Amino acid sequence: MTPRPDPEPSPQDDAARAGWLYYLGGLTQDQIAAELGISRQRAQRLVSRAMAEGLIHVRLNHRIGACLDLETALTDRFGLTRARVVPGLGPGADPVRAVAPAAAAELERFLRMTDPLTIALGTGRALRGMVDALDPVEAPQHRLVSLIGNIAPDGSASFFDVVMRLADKVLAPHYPMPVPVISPTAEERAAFHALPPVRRVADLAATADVVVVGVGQMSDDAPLLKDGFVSRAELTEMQAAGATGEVAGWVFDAEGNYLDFGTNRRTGGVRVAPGLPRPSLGIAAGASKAPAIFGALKSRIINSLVTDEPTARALLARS
Amino acid sequence: MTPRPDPEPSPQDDAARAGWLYYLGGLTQDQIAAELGISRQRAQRLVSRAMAEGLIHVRLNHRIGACLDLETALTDRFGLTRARVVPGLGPGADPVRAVAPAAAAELERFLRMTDPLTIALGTGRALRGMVDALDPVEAPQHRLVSLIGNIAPDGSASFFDVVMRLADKVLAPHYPMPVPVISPTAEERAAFHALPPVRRVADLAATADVVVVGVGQMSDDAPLLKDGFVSRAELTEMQAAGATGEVAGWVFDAEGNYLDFGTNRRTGGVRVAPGLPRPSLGIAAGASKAPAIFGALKSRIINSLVTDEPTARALLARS
DNA sequence: TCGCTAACTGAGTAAATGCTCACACGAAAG
DNA sequence: CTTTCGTGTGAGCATTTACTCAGTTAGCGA
Repeated sequence: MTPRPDPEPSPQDDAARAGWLYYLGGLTQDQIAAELGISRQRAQRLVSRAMAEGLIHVRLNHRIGACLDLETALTDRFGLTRARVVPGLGPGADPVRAVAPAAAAELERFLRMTDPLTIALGTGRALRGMVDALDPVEAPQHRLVSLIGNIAPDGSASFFDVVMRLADKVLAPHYPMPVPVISPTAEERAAFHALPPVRRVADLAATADVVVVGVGQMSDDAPLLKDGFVSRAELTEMQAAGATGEVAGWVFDAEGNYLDFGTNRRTGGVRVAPGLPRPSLGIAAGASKAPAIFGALKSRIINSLVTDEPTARALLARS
Repeated sequence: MTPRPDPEPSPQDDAARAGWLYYLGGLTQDQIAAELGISRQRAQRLVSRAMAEGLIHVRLNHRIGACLDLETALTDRFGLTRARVVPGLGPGADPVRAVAPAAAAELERFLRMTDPLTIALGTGRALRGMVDALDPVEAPQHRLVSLIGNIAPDGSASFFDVVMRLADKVLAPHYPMPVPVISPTAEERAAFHALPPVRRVADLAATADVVVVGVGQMSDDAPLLKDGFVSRAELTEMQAAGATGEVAGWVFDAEGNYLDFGTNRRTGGVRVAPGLPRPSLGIAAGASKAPAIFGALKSRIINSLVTDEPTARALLARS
């Protein structure tokens, strides 16, 4: 705690300060430049950097009527515990950007609870976005457990740090699932799950108080394919068997029933049990995901949903 | 819950949607105009309105090193429970704009607690800004009680709706203090406090679990003078007697000791007792307030502080 | 010591924004 | 029925912002 005489601010400090003056103080970049004794261009760079690095958080504080209506309609149609619909960002934009802040707010509700919870999490871009959008909250009373294996076929772990990043942010203990996402054989999967440490994490995940997952589609742009967990051949085969969507790597059909087929015999993590009363929150938006989300809602793999306006409309149109 | 066929969005809905697209979606106003089928100027108006009406909340998510250092220094120097320092907004800017979001975040910490709390509040511009910056949180378990009377000499109540506005936002029961801010005579004050309903509110305020107050200076630009609670003559008289600052209308000297003099004999509300262990949070920033804040900290009328960078430096320079 | 790369800087410019103005519409008052 | 006032609308323009590009410097390896 040395009070440095010359604080020698880090570049991020500068960016934060510039962003503060710009977004909170409403100064122009010229004024900021004068204030900090730098050139206008430098000020502009700092401001844009503050935004790019997520130092500045923006939230909408108003429930748009149309979205409220959609939430009610979704809740009625699918018997949801909770639905959250945010406005779309227009065609072409990444829907994750839209739902991430709302998803973060939903997660915060659980994190703020004082009673300890076990929170089980999947992976995927949507959850990653959610964690990035989350304000740091200290919630060491909760336990964060991964639903999905953390051993990728190519060894890249970057995709699985959702639980870890979240744990970093909220200072909670976390339990990764030390198994391959999808094992080459059903036997190898069984061997992993016979190990006591794996059992313990799996039990924790299966009995979690709260589940938060993304929903993947099984069309030709399936995340499982893009991320290299299933081959093109496996995907085609499962599509033929009715594969429509996937939660935490477990594939289900248009009605939301898990297939007993293909990679589902070798998927390493814990299957999200359908129909349980505990909150099971799906974070998912995008036109191509609609059939998958529909299935997951129908069989109650998830009973709460954060999505965007166009996706909500597509889901309701499907009824 | 009628799902209207034509949602007929309210003007605020439109503003919220435009603001969402602009700040969260990163679209240009031209794109928003195209998306919503309106003119560019209209889009610009909606965006600026969304910001003006506080539909869009912006927060800085980075603790600037220099501010952290100042927080530590303040905590050490004054033995604070908690200190929060935000960067200044540059000379000439209203420091309330700077501290309001941070103050709101501090208040939120208490509001989020599940156990019921009694929260006592003062008034003033800083608290008003804090409430405006607060995200709506449902916290009906808490009780909000005013420390200060709500009867102004000129009858204008606009200044005293801090507790009411807050109660609106968080849906908590609130207890205004039905006495004059400052009575003309000590006898009238005593008469009010003899009334049982007043007693009850005063007891509640005196035993609150959390105190949140602004700090007023007693220099020539004293808020008490500007708002018409004390006359110029009274102010001069009290200045001569050492008056330096004021919390909830109760005047104290440079050491933070309450004066037994002047308006202090006729002030209607409840005095914040110094030195108690419960959190007593002061929200105050501005060069002219430094001596007042210093006094309040020194005698521990407040034991937590939200302020801005220049004020923090001024306080430390005074040691 | 000498390139070489990569990051950073500042100038200029195109784009986007916000501000002011004049006008149109509708409601309330005369 | 007319007038007047307030509110909202679109156009033009000054300001502000973001992007591109060329030049510079610092760090690094040969």
